[in-house]
Amino acid sequence: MHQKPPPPTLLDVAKAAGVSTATVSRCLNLPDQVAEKTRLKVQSAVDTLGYSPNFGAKVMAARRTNTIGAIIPTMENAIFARGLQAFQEELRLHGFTMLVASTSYRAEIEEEQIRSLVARGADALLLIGHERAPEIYDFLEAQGIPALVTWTFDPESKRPSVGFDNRAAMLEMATKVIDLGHRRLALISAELAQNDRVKARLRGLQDAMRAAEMPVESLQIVETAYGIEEGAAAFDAIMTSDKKPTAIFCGNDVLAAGALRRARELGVKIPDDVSIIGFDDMELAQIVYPPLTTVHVPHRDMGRQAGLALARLVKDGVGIERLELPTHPVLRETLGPANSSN
Amino acid sequence: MHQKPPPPTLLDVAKAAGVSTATVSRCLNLPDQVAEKTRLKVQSAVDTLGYSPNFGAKVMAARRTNTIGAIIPTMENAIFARGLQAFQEELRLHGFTMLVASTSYRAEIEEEQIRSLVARGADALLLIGHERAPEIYDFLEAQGIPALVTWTFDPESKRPSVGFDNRAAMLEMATKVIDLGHRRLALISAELAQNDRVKARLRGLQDAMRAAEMPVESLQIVETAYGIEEGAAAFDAIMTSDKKPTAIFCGNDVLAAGALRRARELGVKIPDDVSIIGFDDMELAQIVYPPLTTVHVPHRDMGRQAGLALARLVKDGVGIERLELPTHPVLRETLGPANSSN
DNA sequence: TTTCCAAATGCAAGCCTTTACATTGCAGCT
DNA sequence: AGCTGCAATGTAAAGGCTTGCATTTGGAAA
Repeated sequence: MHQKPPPPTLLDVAKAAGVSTATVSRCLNLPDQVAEKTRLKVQSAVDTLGYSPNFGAKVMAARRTNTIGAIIPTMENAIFARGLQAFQEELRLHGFTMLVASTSYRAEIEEEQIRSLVARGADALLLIGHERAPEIYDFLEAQGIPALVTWTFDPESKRPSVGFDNRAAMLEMATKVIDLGHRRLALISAELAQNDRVKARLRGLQDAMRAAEMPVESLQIVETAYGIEEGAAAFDAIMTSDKKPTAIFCGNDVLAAGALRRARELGVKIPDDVSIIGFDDMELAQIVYPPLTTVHVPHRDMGRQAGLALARLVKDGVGIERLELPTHPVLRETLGPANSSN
Repeated sequence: MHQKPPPPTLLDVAKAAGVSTATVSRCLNLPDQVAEKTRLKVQSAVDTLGYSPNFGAKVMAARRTNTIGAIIPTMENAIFARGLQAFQEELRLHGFTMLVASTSYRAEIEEEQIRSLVARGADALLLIGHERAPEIYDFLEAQGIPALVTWTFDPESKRPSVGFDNRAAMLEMATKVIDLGHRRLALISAELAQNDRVKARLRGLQDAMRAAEMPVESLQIVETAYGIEEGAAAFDAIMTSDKKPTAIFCGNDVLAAGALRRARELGVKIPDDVSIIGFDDMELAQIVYPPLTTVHVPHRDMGRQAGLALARLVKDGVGIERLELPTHPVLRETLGPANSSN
């Protein structure tokens, strides 16, 4: 068993084809700058040698990686997965590869991951939400790495962003709920710290209450980590409190699914005894029983648009226009009129 | 507005610290080969300059990227996401980054993605399932890229693999079901083509039938694409056939969730009228109603073990031992005794 | 003090492409 | 035939890091 031969280089191809390395390089990257005849010659040399360009050398010489990083809180659930899948598919169309990292919803890990992706040569970054230490934005600025904020669209921010207005979305849904007569409201919220999306949803809910001249303090808030179990536990906490709500908003569909499960276990009738409202409209929302009333978010579209924007930015230097995507309430069966008898 | 200064290089750091570039490099990569005092000096130079190594140069010089590619059918659902998250967390512990690509369950896209990840310098690859064109394995061999097969463990294969025995897992579950008196069985299967896991599950089911001296041909099979809707449609097809089964196996929990939903819509009682059995034990299984009887698969553990194996292989050249992980049936409420009256 | 050795550090080659710039060749003019 | 201009191709530098090998250093042993 003897030494395996090193993989062929550009130079090997050039020799085999009887041209210079520059020509080979152009054949591969800018094919229409080279004569048909030459290209064929080179192509066949590439094929017979089984040449594949060396990534490192290419990156170093070209000063870019054609890689775009995405940093999301978690891969474990469909909320981000669906949008990310679309993001990747779009990037692929433009010749980019996606590099993903996840933070487990922790700011310090996010910072580390951002640095790591930059160190790995990401040409640009996709981030979830606006809220993070200003030094991080400074760092990206200094490194010249553009970043696109998604999953949120804050009308007041100037940062490039493709997302939706969490506050307005929740306001719209909450208004519908209040119109059904609900006056005692609760919110099972994901953790508010470091999460502008969650905060915006809370604010939207409060906006709706104010508009209906309800006391904002009357909103019962349970803040909890993300997860089915957590949603169930929060539901427990709310239903054992002395002032039971007639409608429970949930920060996302997963928490709502947990609440729904616990309701069933406790024999609480949904929506007769209490209404439950989710957020995201994941596939999950139509699997639970009763089917979940929730806010539809165009995840796939958001991912695609984000991919397109970033690809254009990196390739053509086209600035990113801020883009707001629409959401809408989806009324299914967990929302009913307020039951004032309980 | 003037030209932005180019980012500092190793040389800049070396000058600032009054040492050679070799020393700086070692400080960063092999810290215990350099004297404490020197390291501190270098460290502070790195900090004040805000130095960050150039990825391309590093890759080129070191001849590896510390990147491991993972190619999965889809990111959109938790089946792969959970294992992948664990895989990534483990890799991160060892200083590797994960590069993901998805294939939408299509062999030709898988091949393309494999080539693409290799071109991007992946040091190793994680693949799902054994079944793929031999040329792909040849290609990886030729490029010297090790590949680890997961999500399956075929006792007869010699390839490095960390997974579970789909056939044995299904056999075990099916035996339990048959023991409950079920004799008319159906299977809602994901597409069999190019998917050894799905085939193995079918075989396991057939094994159990043979062991119970049931005619294997009596198994009603509906093959369908992956998805909730597809599961629902398959359930329809089965329940409108003339010989209704008493138990329906599903190739995975997502199909089972779809079947369950349709059952509810049709007023079919689960498990009184018919039992439904899933596979995977995703979170979903406990959200649906009734909670789903399914085969538990240690996704997280599998991801972690795969990450560990690959990290060790690339870093220390330690060969991968084949590793079989245990699965077990989880009996929840969608499985009951056979109802022979229908 | 001298000698020796291991640890620490330095030197410089090499990694493989891209690309600015220079050169060549050729067709179409005059 | 002699130019001109452009397309095609070639030349060679640059890009920033790692690492094998050579050299220095400093302390322990003699």
